[in-house]
Amino acid sequence: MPAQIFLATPDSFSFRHTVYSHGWSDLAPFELDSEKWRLRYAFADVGSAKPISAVISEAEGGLNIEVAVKRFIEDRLSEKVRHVLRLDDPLEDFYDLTDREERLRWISNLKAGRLIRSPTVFEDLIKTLCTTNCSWALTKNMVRNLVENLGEPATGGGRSFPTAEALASVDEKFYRDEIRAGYRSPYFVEIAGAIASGKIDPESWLTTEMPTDELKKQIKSMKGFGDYAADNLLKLLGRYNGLALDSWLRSQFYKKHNREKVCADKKIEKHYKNFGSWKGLAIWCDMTERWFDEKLMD
DNA sequence: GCGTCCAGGTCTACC
DNA sequence: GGTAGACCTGGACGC
Repeated sequence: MPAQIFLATPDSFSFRHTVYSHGWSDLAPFELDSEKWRLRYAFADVGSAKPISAVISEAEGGLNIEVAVKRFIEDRLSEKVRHVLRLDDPLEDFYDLTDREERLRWISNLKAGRLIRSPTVFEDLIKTLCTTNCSWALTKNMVRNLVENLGEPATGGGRSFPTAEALASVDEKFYRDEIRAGYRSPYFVEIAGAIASGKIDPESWLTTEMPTDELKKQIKSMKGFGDYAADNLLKLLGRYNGLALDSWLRSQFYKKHNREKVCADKKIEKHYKNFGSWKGLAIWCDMTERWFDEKLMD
């Protein structure tokens, strides 16, 4: 029989702005019903033998999490939802900075700035690799193929994101033929093997005291991770020093702040320098302002 | 229907 | 340290 878990949220939290903060809610195992504002995800490792599919929706003062069963899993599941929706992220310092510029006051007014992430750093790492040098449609295909081919069926429907062990159990040919990962295939094999064997422990990056520059260097030591991919992953770890410039972000900057003319990355960097260690979040919010207008119109 | 371009880049070789 | 060329895929576009 379906059960419901209530999760209180801070006043500064917006479910819709978090879900639409970037493209992750569009990638499996996330499934977003943007009409009813219900976000489905198949959670693994919540204390049950099989992954559990949960549906998250808005409620008065918090969130409702619908699951097939809640016995034994309630605490673990709530903890994972808190992580995914960044409920414990302190954004006061960021809002202090953005409120100083009138054109950016919408960010704190609308409670934007929480970037949705996956339950594990490992999943964010693999998904980030799937965003490199391809269209968003191809990213979605690759992630869906990973989930459908290597994920576990979940109670309540859907499949979970595969484990590192599952990703390490297949070869380069599988990545090319089934995942359609192309030249990235050997990178998947190498990274999955390193994580499954314990050589790399991405989850430790959430709590490490390591300086960001050093952590970035470690992330970039993985094949397939350059500046963009490393900065993107760092944002999901709560470190916003890097801009994570990709072709989309650059083109948006040229349109909004440079009269549609191409310019050097240094100029973009200079534009956001006043935001210091928050500049990666500042540029992302600035460039997605109209995105929210379009997607969140009721 | 076919060819070309290029997207939420990175790697390697070379200078 | 900076740059050119190669690298997979698949949707969009022009013809």
